[in-house]
Amino acid sequence: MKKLAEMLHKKGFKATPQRLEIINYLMNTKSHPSAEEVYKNIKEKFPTISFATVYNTLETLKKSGDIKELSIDHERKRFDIDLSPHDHFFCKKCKKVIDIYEHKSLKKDLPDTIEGNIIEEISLFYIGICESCQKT
Amino acid sequence: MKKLAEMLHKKGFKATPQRLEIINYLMNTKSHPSAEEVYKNIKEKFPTISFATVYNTLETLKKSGDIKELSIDHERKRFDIDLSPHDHFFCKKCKKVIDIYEHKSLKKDLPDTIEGNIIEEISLFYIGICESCQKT
DNA sequence: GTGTTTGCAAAGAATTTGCAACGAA
DNA sequence: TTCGTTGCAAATTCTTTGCAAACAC
Repeated sequence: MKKLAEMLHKKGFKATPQRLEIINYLMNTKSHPSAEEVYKNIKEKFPTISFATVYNTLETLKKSGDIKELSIDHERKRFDIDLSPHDHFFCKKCKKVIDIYEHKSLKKDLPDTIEGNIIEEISLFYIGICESCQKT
Repeated sequence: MKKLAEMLHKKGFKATPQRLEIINYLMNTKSHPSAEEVYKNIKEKFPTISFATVYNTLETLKKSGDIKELSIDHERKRFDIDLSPHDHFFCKKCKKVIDIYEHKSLKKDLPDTIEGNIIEEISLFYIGICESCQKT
């Protein structure tokens, strides 16, 4: 936990307990939570936390490049603190987001540009029905 | 335009002038417009059209599978009536969405499932700075 | 004529903002 | 002490809904 504080300091951010808790939560979940999910979880330890703080923190982390915003769930923004190269599977039914580390060809021989447009990143989502939803 | 009406009738929808105009607009733009963009454009011919009608129509077309909702623009939903297999480039700066028909390996040897999850579709976005934004 | 669709206005959901009080450094 | 951050409440933005009137068929 001390490392986290240092990391924040380096970037010029204050290591408030709320922030540390949000980051800690993000690092320990695979759910790719929405702001509301983060809020609900942090509220257990910090009953007075507000949405503003959650949104502020998520926005701050997004700008500093420490989390990524996923654009797959049409209803709400979802976040991922796992920056290692990976893709996602999105279940239409339960809205679950599953990490896919199996890297197919695509990202390996990625060109720098496509039709003159500079590629900075790639977003790849597999969409369908997840394993557990198939059973129900 | 007659074909459009027939197509709608086949699906059990009424071919209202508003609908025809919305579909016509979608078929003649490459901008992958948001609901608001559609609304503004249709309003020129139908000054009394409401957002409700635009959203209703887009929702109807989405459910019937005649348009696709793009999940790349974090701010708002965007729509594409081009159902041919293609990908998109999203410009971070001007928010433009550009069609990419150049098919890389990925979608060709697509498995039916990945880690037990049934894949129904794939969403692939190239994200970066478009050609015209590079110049400014 | 019948049932769908429109258009208005109001409601709802997600996110953002203003600002005073607080607290990390 | 200082300036970034919090928390509240209000505001904003995008989207949806209820319902009466209008209209496609």
